[in-house]
Amino acid sequence: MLANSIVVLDFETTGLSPDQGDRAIEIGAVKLDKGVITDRFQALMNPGRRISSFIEHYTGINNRMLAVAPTCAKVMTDFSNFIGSSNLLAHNAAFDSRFLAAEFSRLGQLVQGEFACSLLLARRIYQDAPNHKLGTLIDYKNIPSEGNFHRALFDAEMTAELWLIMLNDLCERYGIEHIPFSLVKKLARTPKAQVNKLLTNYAAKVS
DNA sequence: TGCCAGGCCCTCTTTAGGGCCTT
Repeated sequence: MLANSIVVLDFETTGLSPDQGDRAIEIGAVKLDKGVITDRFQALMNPGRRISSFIEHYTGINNRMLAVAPTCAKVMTDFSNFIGSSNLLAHNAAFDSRFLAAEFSRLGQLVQGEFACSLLLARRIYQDAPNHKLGTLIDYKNIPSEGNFHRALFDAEMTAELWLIMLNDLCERYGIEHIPFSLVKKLARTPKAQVNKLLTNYAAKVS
């Protein structure tokens, strides 16, 4: 289990690339303390433009909902206070970290916490899974899921549940009680063929 | 007018290409 708090987050956005002008339209997040969800954050935000019909269908978020939502600046300021200096986690963190950095940049802020990625970890430890999409992994691990995928808070909650199960699986597999955040980050950058060796060595060191 | 993401990771690789993930 993790000793320190970690914020698991998920963005819904107008598209795939903040560098191409895409903006966040919803942020959802849960805070994990010692393996337990202790807080939640969810907010729609008005990106100042209409979103495409594709995004409306993909997320279930429509232009009428966003027209009455607070601005990105307001929501992201609140979210900055929520995450503080916590470490961060997302499924395909490369995506969410780009949007978080872009929205924070508009506020003149920098992201403080370090990102871990549940997708990179899942690719290493669940190599038999049909694929490594969030929804597939939730089914693969038989995690109860009543809600709408592609909504930010639900995806963040599911990512958190998946994360805890991955850590638990690793602890059981290697006979260890705790996997520090720094080790998980290192694991996600380790070639698949060396993952077993890294964890075996760690288990021997802490036993 | 034409183009349009980016990072990871595998392989028929490294002087590259393409699938997987995220919206």
